[in-house]
Amino acid sequence: MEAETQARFELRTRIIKALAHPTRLFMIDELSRNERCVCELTEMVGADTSTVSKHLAILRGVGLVQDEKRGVQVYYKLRVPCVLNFFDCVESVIKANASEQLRLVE
Amino acid sequence: MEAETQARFELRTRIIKALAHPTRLFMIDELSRNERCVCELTEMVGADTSTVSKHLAILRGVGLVQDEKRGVQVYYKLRVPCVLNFFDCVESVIKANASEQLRLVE
DNA sequence: TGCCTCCTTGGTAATTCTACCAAATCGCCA
DNA sequence: TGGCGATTTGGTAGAATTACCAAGGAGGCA
Repeated sequence: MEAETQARFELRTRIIKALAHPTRLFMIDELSRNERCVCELTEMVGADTSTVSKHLAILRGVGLVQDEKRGVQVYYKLRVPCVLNFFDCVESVIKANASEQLRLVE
Repeated sequence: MEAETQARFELRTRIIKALAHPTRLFMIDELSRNERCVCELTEMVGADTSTVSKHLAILRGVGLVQDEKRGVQVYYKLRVPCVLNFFDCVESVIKANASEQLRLVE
């Protein structure tokens, strides 16, 4: 694989990796409906604040979400709605797999 | 986060994680154009055969690709074309980030 | 100013991922 | 049958990821 090709796929990988965690996926799903402050997300996720903050930093780092400080709180919102289409695709893979497994059993 | 919600996002994460590696991304891109045997992919990627085989096993494990043995070779092909749309989305994130950085510099 | 809440950053132990080498398996053909 | 090339599987060292606790700002308010 050429160096430039390698670099291009590494760039893409960085963004995909940022998505590759249940908590981060959940937060993106939530942020697609409403902007939320860290404390709200922390409450919903049910993990340590520092953990949630670090997950958000990862999403922010690759440009998937945007933050905005308002007073003492920090609000996050989704910056790239098109990732939602992808979730539909992922969902279709899951369904296809399930159907296939069912077919094999019957 | 409820247990069921957690489970749903973990299921999605498994598929996204399978995508989260430059070599696997490269192979999916290649397989979207042509089916390929392991030896061809190994040649293109430029890694050990066992490494490539393991990457393919990961993609196969989540149902993203399909394998078919023909004689002594094993051919792989993409099972879920919709992931390609996602790459466009990822690309748009990269472009948006680059534009933003440019804006900040100017 | 002093304090309280919200959030981020450091540090660390445990888990997971990855690449390569070795060894096993499989199909083909002399 | 024996050998050969293609592929997978086992094993392992090194790198990366993740969760939590502690500590460090930052903003608002008495």
